[in-house]
Amino acid sequence: MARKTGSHSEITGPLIRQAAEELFAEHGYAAVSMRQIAAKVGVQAGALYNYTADKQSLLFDMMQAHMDDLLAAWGAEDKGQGPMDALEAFTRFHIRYHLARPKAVFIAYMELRNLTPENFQVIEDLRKTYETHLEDILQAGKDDGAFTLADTKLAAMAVIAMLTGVTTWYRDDGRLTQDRIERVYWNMVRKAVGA
Amino acid sequence: MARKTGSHSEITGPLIRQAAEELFAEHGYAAVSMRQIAAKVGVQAGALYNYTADKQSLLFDMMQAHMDDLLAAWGAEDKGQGPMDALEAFTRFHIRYHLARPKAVFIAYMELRNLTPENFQVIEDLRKTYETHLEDILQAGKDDGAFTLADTKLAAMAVIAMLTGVTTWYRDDGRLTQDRIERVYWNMVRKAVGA
DNA sequence: GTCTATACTAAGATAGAC
DNA sequence: GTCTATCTTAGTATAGAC
Repeated sequence: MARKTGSHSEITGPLIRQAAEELFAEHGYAAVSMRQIAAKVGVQAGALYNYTADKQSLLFDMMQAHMDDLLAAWGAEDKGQGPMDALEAFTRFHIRYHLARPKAVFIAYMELRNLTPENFQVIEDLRKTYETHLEDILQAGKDDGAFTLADTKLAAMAVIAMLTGVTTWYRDDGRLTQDRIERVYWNMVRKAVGA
Repeated sequence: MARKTGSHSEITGPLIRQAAEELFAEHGYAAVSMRQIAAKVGVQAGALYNYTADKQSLLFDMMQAHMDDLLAAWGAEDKGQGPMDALEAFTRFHIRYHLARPKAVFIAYMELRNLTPENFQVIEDLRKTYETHLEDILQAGKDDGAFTLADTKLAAMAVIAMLTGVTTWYRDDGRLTQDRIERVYWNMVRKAVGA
């Protein structure tokens, strides 16, 4: 892994972000040192500061990129016709998207408190935007009689928590395929919202 | 908060545990120093070591105590008659118990990776035991036809994630009472398991 | 752009006085 | 049982050579 002195600007930057993501996901932001990140990339600690202002920026930038990607991906998703289709699309999308990038997801949930207040607010707004997309689907379904819901906001929180929970136990070599998991969860979500 | 030199063995110990719990919950285990804990209690850092072997023990002891309490409380709970009653009891118990101790719950979920491997295994076993209690209820209900479940283990994971999610948004001064939340969630759980 | 070297700060933990 | 003082290690970040 040792690198010779030289010019690597196009490659070192992404390597640093990747190393930081892996280490933050495994040990937590506060427990990871800049020296550890540098060692994983194969440079000295000082070299990191050619690519990031400080450790905080490393965390914030990756969380912001993750949330931007998530919102863009959901925006590009085919949502079918009506609230029922949209809820199924959301359920499957959320599981699929989250299982595909477990480290970024884990960091986004675990490291909120290690953001500076200003950075936290940016991420929190993005997270809230995503939640609102689900809430809007549920509200539309309640309005047109497709869903039976006592409380739309509570239902949105419940569904997101249920779906995100998959990331805590899913293993690539586990007994269930992703499609099977999507279908079982969609069945539970569908029934939970009274559809 | 400054304390005079003297004998405080009955009171300082609990104060340390409480201060550590509050600081770990707010900033995370790795981000909290022994000096911070000592300052919150009103003693010098060195004095902490009369009550705990090291920082790791502080974390492990509080997590183990939390899991022991959780299992004991569920054991003492009235579970009614049959799987349907038991599932409602579990749903309400889980929400009620978790909302009553948000800091301990938060730490139990967030700081698993900061335990040593041996300590992690102890906590993981306790957590698994708790999950199995729910799984047993769901399996009993599936066996006697009360519930319709494609996959009992998945359903148990889904229900626990959904219920625990309440702790991420609940506020004591929020728009909903705890009883209202319990009822709304019980309705969603009941429908999700096809009861 | 990366290196070595280092300034500066703070961490966990311990020793010995009171 | 707690204090002050300190050992030892390690952290973030920067300066200047190559």
